[in-house]
Amino acid sequence: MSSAQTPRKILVTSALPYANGSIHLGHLVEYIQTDIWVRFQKMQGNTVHYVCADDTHGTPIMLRAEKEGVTPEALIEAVHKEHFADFSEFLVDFDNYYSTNAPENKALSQDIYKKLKAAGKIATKTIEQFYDPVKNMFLPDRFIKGECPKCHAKDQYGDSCEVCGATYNPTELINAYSAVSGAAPVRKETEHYFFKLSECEPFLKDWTRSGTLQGEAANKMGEWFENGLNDWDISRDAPYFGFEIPDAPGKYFYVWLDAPIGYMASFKNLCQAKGLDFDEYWSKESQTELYHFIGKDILYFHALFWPATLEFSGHRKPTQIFAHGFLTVNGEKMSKSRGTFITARSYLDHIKNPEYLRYYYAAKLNSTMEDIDLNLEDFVARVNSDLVGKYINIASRTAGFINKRFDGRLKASQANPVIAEMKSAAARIAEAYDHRDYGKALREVMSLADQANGFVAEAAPWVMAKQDGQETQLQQVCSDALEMFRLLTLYLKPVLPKLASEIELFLNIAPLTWESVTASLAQDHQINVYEHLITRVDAKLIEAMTEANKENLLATPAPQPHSEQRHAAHQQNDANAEATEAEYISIDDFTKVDLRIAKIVNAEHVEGAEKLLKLTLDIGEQKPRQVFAGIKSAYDPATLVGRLTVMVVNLAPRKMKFGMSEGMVLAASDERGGPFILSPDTGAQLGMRVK
RNA sequence: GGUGAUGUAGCUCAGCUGGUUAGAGCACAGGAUUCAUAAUCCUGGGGUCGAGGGUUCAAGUCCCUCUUUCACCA
Repeated sequence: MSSAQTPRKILVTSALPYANGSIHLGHLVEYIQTDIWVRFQKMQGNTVHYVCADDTHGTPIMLRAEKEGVTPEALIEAVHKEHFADFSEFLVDFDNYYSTNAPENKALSQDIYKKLKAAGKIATKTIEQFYDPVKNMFLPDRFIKGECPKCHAKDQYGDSCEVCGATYNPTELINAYSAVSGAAPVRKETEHYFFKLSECEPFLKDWTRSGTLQGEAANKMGEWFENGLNDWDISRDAPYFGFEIPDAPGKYFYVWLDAPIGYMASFKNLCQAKGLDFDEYWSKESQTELYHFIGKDILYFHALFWPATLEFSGHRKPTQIFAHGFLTVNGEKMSKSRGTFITARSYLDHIKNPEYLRYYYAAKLNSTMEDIDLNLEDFVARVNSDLVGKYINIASRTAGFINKRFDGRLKASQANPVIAEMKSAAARIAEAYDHRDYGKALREVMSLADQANGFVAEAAPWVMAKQDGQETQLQQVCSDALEMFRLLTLYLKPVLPKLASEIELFLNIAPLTWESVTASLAQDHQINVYEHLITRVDAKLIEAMTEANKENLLATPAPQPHSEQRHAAHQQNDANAEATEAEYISIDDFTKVDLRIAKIVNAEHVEGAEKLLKLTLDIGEQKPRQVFAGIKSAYDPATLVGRLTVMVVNLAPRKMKFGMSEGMVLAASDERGGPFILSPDTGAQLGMRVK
């Protein structure tokens, strides 16, 4: 990073949060990651615009607004306020935080669509979809439920079965019903608009290999290419909350079409406010840089649809896509029952200081797509020892002498080896920030803080303070320590912007930029009185926070939304979770399941199978049954032979990769362990019915 | 099920293209110190680097098999 370079012009985005839920700690990983990078680049003297917006369209928003008895516009406005307040308090400093439901976005979406159409990339196709005859609307896959065509599990979503993992079309569901009205949906033909992604394959293969993606992401792309690219369905029928497709009455853009265009719209809105040149950043010939920070869950949209959309509508492509992993809390998915599904607001209410979280995330973040873990005990220990014990302590233990003995006046530093070391670390730290390896940057900074404390301990200013004639040395040691503190503050400023600005006031200096590394606190410079800048995190606050977030286990048996879900395609999951109710089955339903005592007469490994064992089960039939069971992780086949267990006899046979499976053995498992197969009490004989 | 990642001290993590007795922070033990909101400094214990096999003069680092955890499958 040479400051002699011409300043770069950079446009940065974070993914658009869906306007259907609150910001939580999982979302914040991305916004904090992006914000740190943006602040760092700005400190370098580069011109950076950081834009984002709420993603506001789609069926879930429409239905939720209806349920709450408000218009979609009123709903998204309220959510926008909430989101913006949350981000602001976490010091995420957008240059513009806009909405996809905006005139700029409508114009851009329609314009891009027209250009794609002119480029021959739009096709129409009549497809058959489920239609809710009560609500008079087509139903997205996630709003249709029914019986899985493969395993016959009840109440499965229209796209995949959570019991057997099968994927299918909603039209294949048995006894389908609408999750909106409960009515039986009817099949209805409708014309849909498609973006011919399949034709973009040569371009995309080229683009994904041109250094635009992380290595892991490029691997993932390769996998998708292998499967072949299908055309992308970009239309939805009315009623739909979104933008109407030009010359196609009653047809609307699918939310994922206009969502990324929202990046452009937000920037366009910023251009109008600031007098910037939109085309300089988005025209095909643009010399500026464009970076999208996203979660790995939406890589597909940003690395395939989005560059293809830009390419064939005559725009520039992203310089790079930066994908990050998910957040886990205490090593597990965020969980409402454990109280680790923590909203941004709840964190602020309990812990107050957003910079603790910024620091902790930064300490964990690197440039890969690996998940990061928020270990709450580690969070307390790390924040307290690094920030309070090491870093702030340097000022806290030396400023008093300067204020009391020297009227706040400093001595200029003279060839202090620790200061020299700190200054020489600037390039390494800058490189780590630039590469999004914040963990590395902070390890470096904290090691420097250790050296600063070592310097103070060795010089022992408190000894000098008690001896006559040592005043000059005392003033020099404390001044040097504060110079070290200034440098550390500079290095931490992208992560801790608020604390840094308070320290600028304390040190009585101009806002620090990266160039300030070469400067120094001058001879006789006067600092202000030190007041404590940061307090330790009380572990009790963490406990109170998780307690407050705990929900009754029984209240929501539905699977928890993942930490990072933010977009329509995923959020539909959420919208439905609430509707899930405990349902009883009748005794007749139960007796449909034919459970029998089975003897395991043989068990063996299946070559090539990761989880399966092949079992041969005798239930007194002429020919024993062959069953594949996913219990390899817990059982050695040899120990199973001869045991009695329980099997489902009348489960539809299923053809698996390794052969037919003619039934299913029952086994217990959850996050605490398993699977554990069942054993009948002594006396049970093979073939006996279990009821 | 397929694919991509992942598994290094009690906890959270570094270990670049293979090269001397595997590192850090926190936690723990002992000592020093008292300027600092019990913070700081020094010393120490602690790891068969998921398991097994292989390549190599040499492997945490490459290859194979198994296994853990996570994600994706439009």
